[in-house]
Amino acid sequence: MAVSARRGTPLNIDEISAAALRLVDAGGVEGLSMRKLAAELAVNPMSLYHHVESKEALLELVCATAARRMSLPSDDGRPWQEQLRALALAYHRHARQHPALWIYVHGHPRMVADRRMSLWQVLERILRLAGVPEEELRRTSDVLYAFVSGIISSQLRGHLPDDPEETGRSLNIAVELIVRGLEGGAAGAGARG
Amino acid sequence: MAVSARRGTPLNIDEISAAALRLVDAGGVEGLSMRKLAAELAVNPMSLYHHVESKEALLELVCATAARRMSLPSDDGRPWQEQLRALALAYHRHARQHPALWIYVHGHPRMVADRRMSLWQVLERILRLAGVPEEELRRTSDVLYAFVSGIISSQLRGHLPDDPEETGRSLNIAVELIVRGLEGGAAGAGARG
DNA sequence: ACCTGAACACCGTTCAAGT
DNA sequence: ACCTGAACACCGTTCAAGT
Repeated sequence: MAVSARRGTPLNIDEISAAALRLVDAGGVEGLSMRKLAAELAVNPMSLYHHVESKEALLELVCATAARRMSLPSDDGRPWQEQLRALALAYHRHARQHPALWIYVHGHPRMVADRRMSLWQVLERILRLAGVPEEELRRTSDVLYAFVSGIISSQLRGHLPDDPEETGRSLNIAVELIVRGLEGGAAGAGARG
Repeated sequence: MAVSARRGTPLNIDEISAAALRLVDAGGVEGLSMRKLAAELAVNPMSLYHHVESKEALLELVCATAARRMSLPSDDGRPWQEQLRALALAYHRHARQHPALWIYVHGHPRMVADRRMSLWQVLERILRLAGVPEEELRRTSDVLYAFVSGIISSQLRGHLPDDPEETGRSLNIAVELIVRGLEGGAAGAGARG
């Protein structure tokens, strides 16, 4: 038998990734070690390396897993302003579910903030709805993401207060500024400077 | 003699902090270890613990050192909009000088982003100039900081492009939105939502 | 194919001992 | 007062060996 003495079933990557996410959520990224994870899975530490190339690769996997679980609002026909607010709130909810991982991602360049993530697709759809021209889509969504993630990051760090009421207020201020900027043609502002 | 066999002079905390900052700038926070730092200073690793309580305390010290070196624009009588842009650019320059440390700070709650830092004092002065009422000063500066740090963070991660021209554009978009928001009474927007 | 144990090169930190 | 060496409890990862 090739199966572990301590377990009935062989390891698989989903199980590994789910357990790792649990550890990160509970104890932060520095609370995740290959050895603790192996213990959690009742397996020899070295067995993990048969499914994952390194700890860094594992963390990429964990990020992808968490991203896939994020629930995003679909096009419900409401005006783009409201849809933009709904998206910001959904993203904020996701960040609060996995604060340690979220912060980790934002400190590590190549983590799965890639363009194919559904988050970006939803965002671009809403911006098209808002009338942002195709050639400005990229920069506008980047700036907008930077704004919202800045707010979220401040809140996760406890820099901005974290009670739901104040949170809503801050996100609203942010979205309101962005909305106003878009309505007034924010893209043009950059060219001025 | 109480002095190291390998060095003529005793260790002091400024020397430690400066060397640690050098290491972090060169190799990221994970490139700093007590042992490497000791080697850099030609000293036994354990000697460091006579000047610094732990690695975490050392990093706080390093952050404070870097913050003290940041050069901030003083009140030159220009309109608040221009002063705000100048402050954002100065902060961005600082972040680019110490990217690894900057990202580290923004992933660690209690790092010296405290209210007494001169950055915050300059920011509040400019916002007063902009006519932000005293009771809104705190939240407005928090949101504003969140915006600018979001932009900077995106750029450091290579998510937004990093050439000076594009950088200036993005920061300008951000500041422009904020300026417009302030002029239009952004604080009120929060209450609406 | 999948798992394992021993081993290597690193960590941060404690402690008792040196001058 | 300041420095040191040995030791402890952890890391991630390699490698040769087991079924």
